[in-house]
Amino acid sequence: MSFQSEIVKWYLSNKRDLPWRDTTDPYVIWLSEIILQQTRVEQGKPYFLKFLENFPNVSAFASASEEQVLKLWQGLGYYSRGRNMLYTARYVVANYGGQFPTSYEQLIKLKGVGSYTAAAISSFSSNEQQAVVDGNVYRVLSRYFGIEEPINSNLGQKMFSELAKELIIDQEPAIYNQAIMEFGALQCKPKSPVCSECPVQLGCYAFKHKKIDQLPVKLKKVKVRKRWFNYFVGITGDEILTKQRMPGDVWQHLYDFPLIETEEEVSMTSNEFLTQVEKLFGKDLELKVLEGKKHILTHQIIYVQFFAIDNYIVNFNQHAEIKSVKIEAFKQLPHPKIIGDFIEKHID
DNA sequence: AATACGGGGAG
DNA sequence: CTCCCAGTATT
Repeated sequence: MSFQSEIVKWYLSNKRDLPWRDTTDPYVIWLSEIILQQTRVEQGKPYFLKFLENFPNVSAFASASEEQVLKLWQGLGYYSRGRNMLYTARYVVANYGGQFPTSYEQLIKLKGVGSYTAAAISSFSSNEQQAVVDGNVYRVLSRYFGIEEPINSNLGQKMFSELAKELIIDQEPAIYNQAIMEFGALQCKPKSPVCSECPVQLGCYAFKHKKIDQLPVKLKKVKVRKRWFNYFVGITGDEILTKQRMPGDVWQHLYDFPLIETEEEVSMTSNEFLTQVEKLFGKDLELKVLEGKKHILTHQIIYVQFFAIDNYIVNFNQHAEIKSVKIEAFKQLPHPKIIGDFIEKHID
């Protein structure tokens, strides 16, 4: 039996029951695929259900506000996915009359849809002959066929997508694509794959040459930037100070607090820091240290320090980015995880 | 070709 | 800690 047939056979008796598996609605599949980009199934599942409930079709999605979308997205990360989804939903309503496209050619033009997602949606929704190449596929193919070219080099990407394209010939695209990904996720896992019970063990290059733990090859080591975010929590009556984050940095368009970023941990005896703070909030300011947190992202470690402030005066003309809003309204806004956690814990 | 973009789980 | 997850956009 061929590699593909074995994979499909394995899939049919081992697949998980997932809420996006029993549909060919391209909108629903799009929803699931965007959410699952760089996101584990278990983490994405509740978000998928929540989004589908709030936006049962693309027209409903298109009429949402960005704040609404980002609020639902809160905690999932890579927020550009949410912003791009809204853009795309509106684009589909405006240009395709709310009929979500199913062809690779049209899908690949959509914002937030790359080669993987276009292949996934087109194959799952209309059985188009497009091979998905995601992290799972890279791993399975590199191990089984013994491809040592780095999966994130230019040549590597080309080799893997060529191979994937050949393998899907004569296969049922929707089933086979899902099968190889599920196989990678459950059987041919990154760490301690279940080779002892593997249906394609005999043909597997990596198993035969004891290179399971060396494949796939991946270049890159991300360098991590350290940052110090000093947040100021200012509450007067039923209003709180907030600020929307701008493009060019993490958490674009999400709302946090007035912030002074420093090159290192600040000390309360640092004149430079206190001068900055007074410049922002006035001379009569009362400053109190709240909790500190370490927030770890892929490319940066953010040391977050919260301060409570009282008797502050903000010049809203000089600092148009800062606003004072009702606390109840503030809670409805989308926040970075670290801010959302703080609100939940400290602001009633 | 490199880098930014979140957050979390597994080992 | 490190790795990596149903990747994409930008430089």
